Formats: sequence, structure tokens, C-alpha cells
Amino acid sequence: MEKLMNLFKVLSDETRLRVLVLLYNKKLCVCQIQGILEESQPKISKHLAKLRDMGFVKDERQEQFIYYYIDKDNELLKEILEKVILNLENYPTVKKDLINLQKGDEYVEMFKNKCKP
Amino acid sequence: MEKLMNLFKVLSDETRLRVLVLLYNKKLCVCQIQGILEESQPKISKHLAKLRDMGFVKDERQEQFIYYYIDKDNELLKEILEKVILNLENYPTVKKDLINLQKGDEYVEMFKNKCKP
DNA sequence: TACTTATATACCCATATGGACATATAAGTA
DNA sequence: TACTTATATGTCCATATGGGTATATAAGTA
Repeated sequence: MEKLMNLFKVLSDETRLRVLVLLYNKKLCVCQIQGILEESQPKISKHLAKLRDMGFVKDERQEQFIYYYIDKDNELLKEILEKVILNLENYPTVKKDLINLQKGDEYVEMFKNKCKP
Repeated sequence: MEKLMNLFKVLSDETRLRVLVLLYNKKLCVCQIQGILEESQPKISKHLAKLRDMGFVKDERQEQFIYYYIDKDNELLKEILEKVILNLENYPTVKKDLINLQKGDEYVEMFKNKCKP
């Protein structure tokens, strides 16, 4: 039950939901997420820490960068994220995030910071 | 997006989740829910009010009793509750609630209060 | 080594949340 | 009308939450 409650708690913050949708699509480092969401670095970092501590994502360092990715054995999390992604029209912010994710290196705003992983 | 966040917020409280699972199965009045969950009346009442205000349940008076039921046009809510119910073994508290719900009138504990609707 | 970048964390604060207890309201009954 | 039961709500409090700012750490680079 604890785990289930934690899942909903985690999903009930917009920033975390946006992060999870991004990570559902691609392993990303902090500065990439920061660039796409246009949120402050500590904010992103703290949410990622919470997601990690609660066991929803894992991280892995590659040189200067720390990449986060979804721990895919949470079935319900996956299903909910899929549901959101299937209904992007209802969630313009998330839709925009995903578009910016696809733009990738071409997405200039993503690199307001100097990060270009 | 607001609505989606609210759904997760609502689900992230154990009492509310238990209430929703019950209501998913049967329209119930406050004292019945109170009896099954063995929680205080104001506690149940306030959670129901929140669920109502957020548009997840509706209520309807029948004489002294006020019955609550799930507003079924929330697809995602329905799907999540189904998912929980399909995995009752993982959620013993919820399982117990549902068993007590089935016992219905035979469930003595349900009527610690005098409510016998 | 000095400097820059990437990330994490500590501290602080405002606000939200959940619950306990007491009380109010409304309906039913004697 | 007085009393009981069902439900809602107000007050209070402890705790949790999210975010800002500043700072610490770690890696990369000149």
C-alpha cells in the first residue's frame, strides 16, 4: 500500500510528472531536463532525488553528467504515463515538453546553460 | 492538467483511496463508510467533501442519510481503481474493506454507531 | 593549479495537508 | 417539543511539501 500511495504522491506534482514523462521516453541528464522544463537546477535536482529515493528512477554518472532513467519494473507507473502520453492533447505542457525533447540538439532554449551532452 | 494532478492528489491519501474503492463497488452513506473503515465521522466526512468538491464523487440525500457515489465519467480514475481491485492481494487493507462491504448487514462492526441504512 | 560547469544539498520560509476535538445543522422519533 | 442520530464544519495543531537562495562537491579544462 505504501508503494502505491508513494506513486500517487509522486505523480501529484506537476514538475515530477513532466520529468517522468520525459524519462519515459529517453534517459536524460539533469541539465537536459532543466533545459526542457525551463525550471531551476535545484528544483529539478531535488525532484529527481525524491524520485530516486522512492525507487521510481535510477541514475548513472557518465563523466560530468548524471543520467536519470525510469526503473521500468513499475507496471502501474508505466501504464499511467502511457495513458498521459496517449492523451497529450489534454496536457499541452507535457506535449510541449515532448516536442522540445524531440528537437533535441536543435532545441536552442535547452542550452541556456552551457550543458550540451 | 489541473484535473489530472487533482486525481493523483486525491489518490495519494490512503483513507480517500479506500473510500473510492468502496464507492466504486457500491453507493454508500457516510456511516456505512465510517463503519467499514473504522475511522472517525469527521474524518470520513471531510474526505468525502474534498472528493465531492474536486468532482470525483456526487452525493444525494435519502431521508437522514447522505449517499455518496462515484461520478463515473472519470475514465482514468475508474481504470486505476480497477487496477487496485485486480491486485487486492497487494493491498490487504483494501481487501479487508471489500470483504466487510460484502458482509453488509451481517457485518456487526459496521454498526458500532447506530446507523443501519 | 585556477576556473568553469554539472549536480547535490542545506537552510529558510510560506503554504498545504490531515486529523483531533468541539460544535452546528438537519432529519427522525417519542 | 425534547431527544437522538446523521452529517457537516470550524478551530487548532503538527507535520509535510515545494521552492528560492546560497553553498558544497565533483568532474573537466586551460
